[in-house]
Amino acid sequence: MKKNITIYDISKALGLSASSVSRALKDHPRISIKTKELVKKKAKELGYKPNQIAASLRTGASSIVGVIIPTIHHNFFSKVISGLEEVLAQNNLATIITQSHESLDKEKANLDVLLNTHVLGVIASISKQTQNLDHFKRLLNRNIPVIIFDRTTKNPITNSVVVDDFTGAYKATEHLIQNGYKRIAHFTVSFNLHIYQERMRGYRSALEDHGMAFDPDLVLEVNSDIEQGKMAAQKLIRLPDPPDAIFSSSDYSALGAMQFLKEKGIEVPGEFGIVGFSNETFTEHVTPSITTVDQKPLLMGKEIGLTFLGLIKREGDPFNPIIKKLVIEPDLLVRESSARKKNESPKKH
Amino acid sequence: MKKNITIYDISKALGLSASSVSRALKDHPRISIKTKELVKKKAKELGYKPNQIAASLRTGASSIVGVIIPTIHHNFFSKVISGLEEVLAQNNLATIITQSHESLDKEKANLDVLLNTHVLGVIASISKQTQNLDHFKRLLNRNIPVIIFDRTTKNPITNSVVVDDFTGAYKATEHLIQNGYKRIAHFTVSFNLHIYQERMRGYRSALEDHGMAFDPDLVLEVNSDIEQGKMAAQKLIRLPDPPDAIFSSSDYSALGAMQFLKEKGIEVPGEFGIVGFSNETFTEHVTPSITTVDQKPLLMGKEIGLTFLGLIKREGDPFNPIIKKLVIEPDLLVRESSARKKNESPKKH
DNA sequence: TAAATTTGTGCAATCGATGGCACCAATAAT
DNA sequence: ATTATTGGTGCCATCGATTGCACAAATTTA
Repeated sequence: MKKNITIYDISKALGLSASSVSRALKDHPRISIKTKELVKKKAKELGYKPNQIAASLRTGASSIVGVIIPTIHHNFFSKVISGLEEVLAQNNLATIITQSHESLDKEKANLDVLLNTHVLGVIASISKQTQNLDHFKRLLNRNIPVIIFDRTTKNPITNSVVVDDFTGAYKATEHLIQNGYKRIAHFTVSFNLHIYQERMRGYRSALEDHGMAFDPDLVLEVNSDIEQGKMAAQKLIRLPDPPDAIFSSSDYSALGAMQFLKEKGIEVPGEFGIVGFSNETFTEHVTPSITTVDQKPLLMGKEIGLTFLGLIKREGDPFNPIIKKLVIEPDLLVRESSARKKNESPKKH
Repeated sequence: MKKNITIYDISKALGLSASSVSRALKDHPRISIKTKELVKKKAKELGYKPNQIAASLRTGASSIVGVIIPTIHHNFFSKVISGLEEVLAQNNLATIITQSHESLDKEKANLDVLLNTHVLGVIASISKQTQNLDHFKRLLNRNIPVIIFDRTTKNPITNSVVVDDFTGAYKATEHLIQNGYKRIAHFTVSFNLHIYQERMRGYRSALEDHGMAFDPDLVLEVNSDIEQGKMAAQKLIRLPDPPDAIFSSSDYSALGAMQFLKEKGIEVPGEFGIVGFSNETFTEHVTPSITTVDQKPLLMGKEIGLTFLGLIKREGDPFNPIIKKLVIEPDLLVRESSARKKNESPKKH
């Protein structure tokens, strides 16, 4: 059970005071260059590792960043975290991960844990239940930086990094129109969450800009899973005037719909076009491969990290009331499921 | 900038000493029940939150668990973490995630960071470069519990939680044999890592138990990606005596191989059988769906958490030299890609 | 040359919780 | 009734790094 080396060990070895050692290690201007060199050399020699805990206790700030996400095992979130952790680690910041499991209560509880851990700041994507950002105000009041990413609310009370969902959805819908599809349905994951509202807005806008009517009957709230996608597709084709394409806010329900249509003998693409959202790994590998919107999660994670670093740098700055919003442009990945429609057949299924 | 409530605030409000408050909150036996109740009531009233940092500094142990994995955005790892975080969070432990990106140096650096953060313990899955567990001994010497999961070395120096790779591979290979495939190749991700050695051993054992010769020419080291899988499949069918099936230690290279064979007009299954490993999300959704081995990562994460909790409980126990190994039995998920071989054709491709 | 700065370092308090030891009061044992 | 034990609290040092303040020495300025 070896003891850790502290600044006192260094100070004794050098006949200096602990305060001088502390200052020397932090390049304090009032310490002479010779002393600094001496101290640093000795520190290396003894294998000194600063005790972050002690520093945190004294200064009130740690070198740990807290993250709250709905769940880690989602392609999008795990990639965001991956990029984020990489950037933070390069700057000697540790990343604590917590999951809300789509529960507002858990989200609040996690916030408590992070506060108790005295995190430097918090980076979060809200749960489906979360309607506002009030619980984050406690942090902001204490000057703890908060970044909300991807899933946020309409009125941001703090910095945010988001995907341009509107444009992503617009591009996806327009692409289907340009490939000859005439009646395009939409699966939304939740009418509540802002990101899905934005996607729906993009969908609607694309329709209207191309002189196509927005039909509320063609918009279904469908959970992000395969079974729900199948059921929703069934509903759609039973309509008196069924659609010939779907733009889905979820790749999972898009896949479900595609599987259902194939079982029914409806050709995808050709008779029916499908576009998803999120670029889940499987979309590239299923048959036909699914056209989808790539949110660039790895890039997003890195941008979040950079934004965060920017926030904590300006510690001396007494007022930083500027709420910034970083918007990442998503890419439409054109694959097979949305290929050009075959010669328009007026037949109904 | 509100101040935090401390035990001193409680002690003042109650006319007690801070030590009594501290003891009361921790149910120290020497504090009277009345006092305990008083203190706890007041604590709740004032909204007291213990400062973990201060406690850590004093006691030397935090309530943070460190995790080191190669990369988060892998289905397997993200699910393990998800399960692990859930269990730890239920026990008021925070989880710090770090990625080694398959580099031994980064792995060691992460270990440093975790040590500086004074984590309660470390849970790790080693990088491809890592040959031994020596760098973890620093922790063990300090009595910091370490659990290695999934990727570990042959001789464990500490507790571990692993999948029974041998049996998983054995089942997979046997399944191909039973479905009529006569000459089964194997893709291994790395000859170095123990888990892959175990899978190869399972593969070999199944062959030999069924009277089939092990042919080193049919074993290829193939990275876990689609392109490499394609190239490896090409190599195989060019052999003078090509195989009619592959058991791959990676779903990605299994998929690549499958895609290549389909392009070449070789039927999968029927002419050629394929089984992968890991149950990546896409395996279920591609055509044909890929038979694979499910490592039950969510369960594994939870088991790791439980094992960890067990380790830290026995803090008073002066000697716990028992190195435990928890082995999880994987499931073979039989899907389409390995279906029964069509009437044996003696033709070579 | 004296006074004013600047430079370099040390002292001691502080962050908040913890726990060994001491102490007094109440109860039990002799 | 006297001593031993147990119960209930308080005092104070401690964990290690940080930082305001003090102060001496070195340098600059008047």
